[in-house]
Amino acid sequence: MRPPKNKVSPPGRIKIVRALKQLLAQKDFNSITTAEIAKTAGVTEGLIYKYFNDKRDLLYKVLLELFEMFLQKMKKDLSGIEGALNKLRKIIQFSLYWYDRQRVFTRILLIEARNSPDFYKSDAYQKCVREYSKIIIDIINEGIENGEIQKNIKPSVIRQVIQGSIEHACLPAIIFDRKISPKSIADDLCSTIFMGIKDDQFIKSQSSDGKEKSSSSRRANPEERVVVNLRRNDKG
Amino acid sequence: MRPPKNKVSPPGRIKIVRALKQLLAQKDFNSITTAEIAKTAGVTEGLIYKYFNDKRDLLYKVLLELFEMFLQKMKKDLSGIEGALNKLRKIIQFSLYWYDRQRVFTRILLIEARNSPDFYKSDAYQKCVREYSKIIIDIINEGIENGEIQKNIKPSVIRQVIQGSIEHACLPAIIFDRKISPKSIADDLCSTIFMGIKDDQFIKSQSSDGKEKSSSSRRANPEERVVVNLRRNDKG
DNA sequence: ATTATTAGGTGAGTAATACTTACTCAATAA
DNA sequence: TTATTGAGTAAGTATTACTCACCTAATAAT
Repeated sequence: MRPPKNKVSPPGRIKIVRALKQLLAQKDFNSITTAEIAKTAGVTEGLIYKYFNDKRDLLYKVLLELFEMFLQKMKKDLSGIEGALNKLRKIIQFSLYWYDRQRVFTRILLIEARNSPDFYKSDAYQKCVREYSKIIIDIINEGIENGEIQKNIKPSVIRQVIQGSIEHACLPAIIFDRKISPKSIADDLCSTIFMGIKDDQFIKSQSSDGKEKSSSSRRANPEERVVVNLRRNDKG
Repeated sequence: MRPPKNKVSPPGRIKIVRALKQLLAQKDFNSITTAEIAKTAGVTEGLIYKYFNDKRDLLYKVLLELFEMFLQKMKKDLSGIEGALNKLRKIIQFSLYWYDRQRVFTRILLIEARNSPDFYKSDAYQKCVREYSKIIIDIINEGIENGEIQKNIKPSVIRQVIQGSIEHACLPAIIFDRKISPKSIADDLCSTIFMGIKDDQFIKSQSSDGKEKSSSSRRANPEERVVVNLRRNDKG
């Protein structure tokens, strides 16, 4: 028998991955043919199917590599930042920056992968997306524990709002190859998500219809609550 | 010559649209073949290309019909609601409810359409998505004018956060055919988006690093600001 | 030394499928 | 009566993701 050799992944495989990466910089995944990938890689079409289950599996392997770079860089950027909100801001900033710069990565993620059930079985999702989410959740929990972030909101919901906003903000720019302004978008998103959209100065003139249930549970400190309610008439 | 007849769209066309709708209830768009659509409709494959530019064009026509129903129902639901925040809450609730109930509509929108450049040229986008966005923006502007919503946040950003959160919250459920709980998700999203995640009780112990610029611009009323700053040490 | 095994790679096929093209048929306006 | 046109058909065709049988060389076991 033969031992698994020196375990460096075979040159053909590497060439295939590199070829798809290169082609993705030029054109859309669906308009890249397996024949084209093989030709660019300098191998035969059949070899693709020795190393990958199908064309999309190959795509997710490319995404995995790119996502690992993303996470590595993000963690580096995050180290040394103090405070949960500052960390979240940094994550939002960095994600937008990276989405703007690494178009291949972002296109795969936003356009090809996230809509496809099998992506969620891939390593790119199981390892990277989950880690990304976990990092955010951990920061939120840290923020809740140290009092920076409200206790009465589920961390998963906050994470959803953050990720959803980032992706929604980037999608058109990614599709139409437009520039993204990471800093200004990050500031906009942060001020919205951190502070909320409601103007606390607002004095309601109409009688309440009971829809605004969540607002009453917000202020925990009775002392401030009195002060604030006097000013805000916040349906206490 | 012949006048454009009684302008009722031809039976073949209607049958094709209905066939695709029906098939989409059973399976994913990409695994539906044009042959299958034709067979289900009881016409020949060629006829599809008499009425539609291609398979996706047909898909967007189906989406258009479904989106028109969505908007019609939403506007009805919205009438009689007072206050911008209440209206936004209603839109979030209704969208989640509809996304949950109308899976075909939602799958087309979230999985097929929004990632594809040509969708943005379609009537479904140009008429319906734009109207949906405009309704939200108008409500936000109304809220800003009457003081319910903060002046210093761009309406388009708020809209982005709302739409992004909704879509991000639904995507996995849509892909894996899981139930959505419109009411509870709506409440969660609203309290997050309306009030923000920051706990105003928080008293900073570390020295500021200048990242929290947006927070300083929030409170317009100098009187409250003094009071609040005393409590929050909010880097004013 | 010989043989068996296997990883790495080839190349010719194949079924599926989106889309095309040339055509028919009937209704009707001129 | 005829030309025109809308509605629909039938038979392709090119493309393309994927398969399968095969080759080759290195090496482990005998």
